[in-house]
Amino acid sequence: MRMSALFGHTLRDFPKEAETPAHGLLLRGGYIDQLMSGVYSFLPLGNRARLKIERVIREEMDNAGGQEVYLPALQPIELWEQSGREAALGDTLFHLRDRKERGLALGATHEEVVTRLFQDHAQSYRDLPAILYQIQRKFRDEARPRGGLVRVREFTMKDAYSFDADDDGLNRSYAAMFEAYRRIFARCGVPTVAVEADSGAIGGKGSQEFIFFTESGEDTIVYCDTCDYAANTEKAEFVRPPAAAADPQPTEEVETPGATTIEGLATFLGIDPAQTAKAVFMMATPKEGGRGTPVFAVVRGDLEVNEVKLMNALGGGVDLRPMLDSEVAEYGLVAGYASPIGAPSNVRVIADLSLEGSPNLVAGANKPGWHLRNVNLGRDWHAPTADIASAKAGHGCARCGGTLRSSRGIEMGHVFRLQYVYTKAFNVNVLGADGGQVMPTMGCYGIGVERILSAAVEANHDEAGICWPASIAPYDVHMVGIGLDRDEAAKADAEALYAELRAAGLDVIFDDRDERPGVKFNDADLIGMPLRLTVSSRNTAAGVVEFKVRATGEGENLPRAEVVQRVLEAHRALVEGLSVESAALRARTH
RNA sequence: CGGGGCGUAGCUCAGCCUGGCAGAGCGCUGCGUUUGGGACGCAGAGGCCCGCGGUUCGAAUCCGCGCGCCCCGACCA
Repeated sequence: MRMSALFGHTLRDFPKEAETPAHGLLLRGGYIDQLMSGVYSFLPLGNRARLKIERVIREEMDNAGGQEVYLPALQPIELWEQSGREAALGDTLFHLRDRKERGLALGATHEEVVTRLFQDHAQSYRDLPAILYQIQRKFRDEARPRGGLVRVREFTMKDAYSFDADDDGLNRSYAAMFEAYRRIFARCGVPTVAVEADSGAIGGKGSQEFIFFTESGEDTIVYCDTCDYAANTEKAEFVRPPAAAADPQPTEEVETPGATTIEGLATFLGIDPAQTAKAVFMMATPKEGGRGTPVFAVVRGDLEVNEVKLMNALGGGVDLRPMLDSEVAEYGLVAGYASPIGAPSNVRVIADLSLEGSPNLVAGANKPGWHLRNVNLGRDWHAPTADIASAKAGHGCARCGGTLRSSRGIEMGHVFRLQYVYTKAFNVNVLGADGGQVMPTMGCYGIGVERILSAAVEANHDEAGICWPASIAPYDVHMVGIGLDRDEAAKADAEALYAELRAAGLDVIFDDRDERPGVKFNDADLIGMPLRLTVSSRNTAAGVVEFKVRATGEGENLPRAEVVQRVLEAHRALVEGLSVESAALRARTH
């Protein structure tokens, strides 16, 4: 590609909507353009990077036994109603109507469609196992797009769906996808760590997320400093700090004027927050709509309620929201002084595991200005217990007793064991070897393509610009021509080299513009191709071409006759350096 | 959906408080000089000042109502 003809230009200033360094570099480099909130166009450079990422994904999916399909974005709403996800996704699903007023949805994901496809075309156990995958646009009406390309409303996703006859088969497919994912992220230069995750609205159980650690991440991950346990806080198990053992003491009222928060209460009474019980009121409303159920969640004062865990403890299928003041009054609760003792019978009380071994806590007395001392679960009040509190840095690891640490991160990919969620919803069966019916068990495996793009830039840039990982760079080589308009020999040299490099199979961008050297070098650094070659009068006269590696700054003058071979070798070395092993090393030292 | 910020040239922004010709830098076009890390001169092009309504002789500027974008939270496979 000649840069004089390339559509799109670099900007000198960072556009003000740039939310992260990576987002800013992509905007400045002429890679992407925002059309509206959460919707981006890709210019030629950005599109090439996207396609390179897709190529890596295709290669790894095909190697792992996947077969690519192409599925509709326009989908009948009935399909979503049948799986129950029309309600589960709610406003996140884009709804529309055709001219005959038929209800349609824009595909937010494709489990329903692919399950139907499988049903129509799989006939017997001989069609198992099957792994179908697609790399396509998906649409989600996100409540708040953010983070540049991180949370958007229209995006490219690779989704794979596996169908197996039994658990062993599913485990094999899952393991194959897991390994493919490690290879994909490594080859794309994005260090990720696999962590245990909540399955959310997609259903199923047993899922892992591939997380790219970054301060601007949306998720909080805890990981053990001793063993390899790592999990999203939506899911993370942990050992609660132990409470001091003590015999239950008689309950007594204590006046606590103005102490409406745990912090205020602990200060007022001169005790540790862990010696209190914290009450959080929520309303659990069915996804389908309708009247909600009041929920009274109790955790020890040193912990926080985790809404995802709470939702799962309630059996799922509900939306949780904080209770309105009017509802608090309606159910006879006293904000700041609420008590699980004598909670109204129409309020669902649920206690965190931390309450079980923590005697003599201070809890609300259910009247303004008063608390109760020495409240004990099981003696003074009763409620089912569950893990409904968030793990935090400093807590104990549930696996090995080590200490948990935490970091922010972005989900790059997610692998799920769906099992029978969709085959059951659509009553999918194939003929078994014994003549009976077999219901396939499913897995699904997603990767956000633009998230990889964004994370690859975040993980690979410096002050001057992007340093693309070689396997996903829009071009392999950036050729800079200096003063070619004033030197016929240098110009001929550059043109010849441009042709030779392309003939050798390299993707080359050739800066043939009539610009000053500084402009060209700065643009080359900004848009970030992995290798740079400079052809100029003085180099041509000396029979050399300047060679430089973008990421390291290392370089040398190569004899003209060796240039193509040396560049090929250097490029191969960069691509091979993007291995699973090197990625693991980088992730560990994040 | 709650709280906050912003909206003027392709980009970054000034002008608004205190109403009176639509501005700067960068970028862009042409000509000339220059040429190894974002040169210089000359001449130009480029605007629904987010929209609608109101106040006023007169509105980018004041008032009202919308819309859009961004941030924090709620939400989020």
